[in-house]
Amino acid sequence: MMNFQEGKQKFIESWGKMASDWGINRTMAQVHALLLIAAEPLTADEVMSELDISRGNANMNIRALMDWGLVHKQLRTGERKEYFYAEKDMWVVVRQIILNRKKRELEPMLKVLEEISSVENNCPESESFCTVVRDIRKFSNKANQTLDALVKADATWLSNPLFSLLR
Amino acid sequence: MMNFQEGKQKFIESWGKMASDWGINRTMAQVHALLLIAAEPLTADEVMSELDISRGNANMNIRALMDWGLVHKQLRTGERKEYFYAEKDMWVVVRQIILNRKKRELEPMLKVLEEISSVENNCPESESFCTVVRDIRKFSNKANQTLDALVKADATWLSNPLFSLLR
DNA sequence: CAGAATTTTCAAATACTTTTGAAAACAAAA
DNA sequence: TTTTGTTTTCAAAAGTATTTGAAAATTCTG
Repeated sequence: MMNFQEGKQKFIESWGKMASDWGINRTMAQVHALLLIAAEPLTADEVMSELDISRGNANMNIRALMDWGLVHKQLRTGERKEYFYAEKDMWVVVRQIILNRKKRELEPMLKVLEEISSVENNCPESESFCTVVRDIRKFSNKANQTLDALVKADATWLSNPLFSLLR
Repeated sequence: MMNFQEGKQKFIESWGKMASDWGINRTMAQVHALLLIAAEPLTADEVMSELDISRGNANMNIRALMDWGLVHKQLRTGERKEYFYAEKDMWVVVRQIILNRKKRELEPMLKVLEEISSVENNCPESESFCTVVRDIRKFSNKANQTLDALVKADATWLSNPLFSLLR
């Protein structure tokens, strides 16, 4: 049986690794991991010392996580320090991530695809171009719709019989 | 109506942008975009001059795309040069990408989650840890299964009535 | 086999991203 | 208002990733 500290380190490290594979700042993901598994909200100083990072870095990444809607601030009466805690409902976490990435990445791409789907088609090169663009557009629109559906769906999605049917 | 060269530039640029948001080398995605829309297979020299990149860079990224199974080599009898073309069936492209990322990223994460789900649980801290790890594990396993299903499904998936039901 | 065409490699250069830490800004308390 | 604790900012430093280009390896041809 693994001990708690070891498990915690592994989790933080591996969450960070996965995130950086997906184009997300590694430290941001490590802060997220730390707050996810914390029993209580943590202060910036606790994040700094647990992850051994600077104040500026901690502040910046906590802020980014709040922008993503994955972490929230808790103010305690009679205390000056700010406490931070992560949203722990995995369904909400995934939904937030999908929403953010969809908006920042998929939607701009869709816009470009729409623009360029009006390319004049009058030679073999443009023929090939137009076919591919049309296909990608069809696919991306479908993906977009499916993501919208996922986001609207509620947490019971995980056990949605429709999904087992897909198997 | 947009002209072809302009559309082509926009497409390559925006495909590269999107890829780099997702942790994929921008140039690799641009080479992919270029080959996707090409009417005919291209040589390394053509890729170099179209994208204005060095020989080493072109070679390296073409190779990576072949490793991903997104680009193939064509040898022409009587010619020394190698020609490269991209898989254009979007369903196959997406399938390849899912397969690769699943194997390189999701699966290692699942392995870590399994390891750390044996953490001894005997204090409030470990309680919180175990709960989150259990939830993430449940979720990732479901995602893994769903991706397996997607990969096994055939191209008609796009118009699968099950997916419209999700809306 | 030698020579020519082509691809591959990789150390060094460049470009890009993240982190630091000290100073500035801010906010509560005295 | 002044002091003190806390958060924010941001220029410079450190760290990563990508790109170059010339040399080495490979492969075809005569």
